[in-house]
Amino acid sequence: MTNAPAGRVARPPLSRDAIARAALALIDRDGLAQLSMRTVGRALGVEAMAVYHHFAGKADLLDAVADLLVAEIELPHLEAPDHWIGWLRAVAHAYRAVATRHPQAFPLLALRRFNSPAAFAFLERFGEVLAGAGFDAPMTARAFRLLGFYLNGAALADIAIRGAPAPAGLDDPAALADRPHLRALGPHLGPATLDATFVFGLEELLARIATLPRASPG
Amino acid sequence: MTNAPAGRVARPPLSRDAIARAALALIDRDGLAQLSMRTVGRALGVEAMAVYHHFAGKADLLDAVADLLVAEIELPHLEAPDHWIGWLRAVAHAYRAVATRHPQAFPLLALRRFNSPAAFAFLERFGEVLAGAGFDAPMTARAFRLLGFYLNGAALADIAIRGAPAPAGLDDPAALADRPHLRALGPHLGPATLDATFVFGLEELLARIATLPRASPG
DNA sequence: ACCTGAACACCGTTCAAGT
DNA sequence: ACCTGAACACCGTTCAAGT
Repeated sequence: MTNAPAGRVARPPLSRDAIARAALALIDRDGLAQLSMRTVGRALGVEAMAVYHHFAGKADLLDAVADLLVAEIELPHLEAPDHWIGWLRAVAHAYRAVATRHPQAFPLLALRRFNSPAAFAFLERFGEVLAGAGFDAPMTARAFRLLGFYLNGAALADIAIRGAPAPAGLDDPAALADRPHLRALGPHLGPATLDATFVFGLEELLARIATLPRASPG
Repeated sequence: MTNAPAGRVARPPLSRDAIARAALALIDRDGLAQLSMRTVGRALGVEAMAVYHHFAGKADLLDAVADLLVAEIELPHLEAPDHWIGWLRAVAHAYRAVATRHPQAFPLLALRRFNSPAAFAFLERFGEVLAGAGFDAPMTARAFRLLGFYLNGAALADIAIRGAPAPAGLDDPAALADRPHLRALGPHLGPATLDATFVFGLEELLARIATLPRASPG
């Protein structure tokens, strides 16, 4: 009834993908700081050192986890070649959704250079869509970066603000005495305004990208 | 000739500030991952555990290091009340300069909520300058966040791209076969274009902030 | 009040050994 | 080929003790 030898609990065989997925699940549940080679092994029912047969070390494992996050960005369907702004809008929301689903793991993505296998696939599609809109390579790279700056900054602020308890010092009268502007600003720097501000900034950015020259000068 | 007891090497007395500065220097030199309570103690000539008399733990120490970075943001002089866009521009470049000076420590700042003592002082001045430009509190908070999203995203990309060696996969023919757009994009995603893209995006953002309504609707 | 030193329960990683 | 188990050089933190 089982393909495992008698006396052993059946478990799926180890693989880079299975290990990386287990690590991501642990980070989602317990946080990045709690992840260790030993906890990963424990979750998979093997000794910690078995992981080293599939990854060069912890850094290599975390690279793979970051690549899983990139692969999770849902690439929208391009309705029509001139619908590329709508495509960018959907990509932006899909990217933010990854951060919302994995707030504890997202910094792995935001702090790494975007050059993993899944990132290459993403960039190829991004380049294809913007080429269809008439952009040359330098301007496509610029649009990609401006969007990336915004999305990473917004997602990290989202995570920091939702993750931190009520702004400690803002309840402290001593911090607010002689600080009238801080006192007025405080109520508007909480989590309640994050969604609206994200959409506002994104639409401004998309509108600006839409009017970008398609070819770089020179 | 020394105020230390004979047989002991003179050293400045420990303080929260001295410890945090030593920790920042170690991070700048060896990286965040190498920082430990023991290496901090060693750098200061004390046992590691002496640090616990001034900080509740490592997290508390890293909060203090992040606050040092906030305090390093050079607040420009406001030449005239209507010069506030120039003031924002100078603040943005000062913020980026902190990331450039402390690439290894900067993630501590970007991943934390902006609510340390130095951050409160910064926000008070920010609120004052934008109030002088006619912004109400909700719009000031929105401008602050949009600028923050952009600056953090840009700085982290800067650090990731300058810190990572040549995009590994982009030299690999296998990754580029059947990926014409990636092949075209690659040369424009290196460090050479970072400065120009940062300034371009910042000027676009400042131009948009300049035309923002001063009061939030409702 | 401020610092030391031993101890505890962990880490990442190396290595020799098992199957 | 894949995994185990002991070992090494570290961690953050607690605690009792020194001065």
